[in-house]
Amino acid sequence: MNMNDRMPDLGELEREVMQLVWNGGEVTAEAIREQLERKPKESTVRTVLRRLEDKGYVNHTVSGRTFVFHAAASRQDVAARAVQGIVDWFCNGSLEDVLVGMADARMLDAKTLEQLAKRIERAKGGK
Amino acid sequence: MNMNDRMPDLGELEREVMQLVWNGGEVTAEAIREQLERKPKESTVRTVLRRLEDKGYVNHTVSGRTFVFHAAASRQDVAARAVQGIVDWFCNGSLEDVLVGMADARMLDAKTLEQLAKRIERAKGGK
DNA sequence: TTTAAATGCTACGATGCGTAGCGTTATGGA
DNA sequence: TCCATAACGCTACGCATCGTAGCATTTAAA
Repeated sequence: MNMNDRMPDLGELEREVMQLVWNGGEVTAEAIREQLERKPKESTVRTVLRRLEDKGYVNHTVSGRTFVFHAAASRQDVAARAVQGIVDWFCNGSLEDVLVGMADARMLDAKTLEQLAKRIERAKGGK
Repeated sequence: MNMNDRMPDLGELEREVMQLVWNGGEVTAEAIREQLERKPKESTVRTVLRRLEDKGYVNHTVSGRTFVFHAAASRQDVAARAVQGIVDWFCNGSLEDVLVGMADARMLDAKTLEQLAKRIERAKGGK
């Protein structure tokens, strides 16, 4: 019933870190730190990672004495849930309404939708 | 570049109020207050409305000495922008990726997409 | 055992949001 | 005309989140 149950409740840095986790597959706090433009202290990165783990976005395994982080959910999955959350909140659960809105705003056209439908059909059939 | 530029940065109560504004078309602070389950003080409602106006979600006109609020953007428009924001941030701008993800998660099926495409085609043709 | 790398814990300041009080203004009735 | 009261403007407080980081603790390796 609360949008925040589904919306990604991530701050700016938290999202940046998630991108790196998704891109890297398996990453250490130090590896992430190196890729961040703002070069935060390592303890900052670890705090963010810990919070992401609390929120269920990442897992970690231990290699030697180093934590290796993995995404707990795929990027698409998180995005899909986020979209669903928006749809629920703003359009009474009608994804169609939202897509129509996006089509109106020229963010999406009928041709793309059709191709997409075919692609999904194929994917389903192939599976 | 920042997700928050497009994501609806609304709190729980703010979103509830927006729903009422969208539903009501033209509403006063008092009318909104009456419809809220938690019955906040009127000044609370006005503060929320003022913040929504600051954020560009609502406008107001003056009728007598009473403010009448209107949605500045349609519900669908806000939802569409929100979805676009998510897509940009999580999937490098590929709405297709997100929709495929939603299809995988059984939130959306190919049939719905096709019907939707036809509907959009018709809407475009009729216009 | 000593040391340095890696983690655990705690905290602080800024910001956002729900909440509301209080002062100000202006409109309608006496 | 004057006052009561409805409606608004402004300010603030408390809590949660997030970026940030320091300091203590642990443990693998020399």
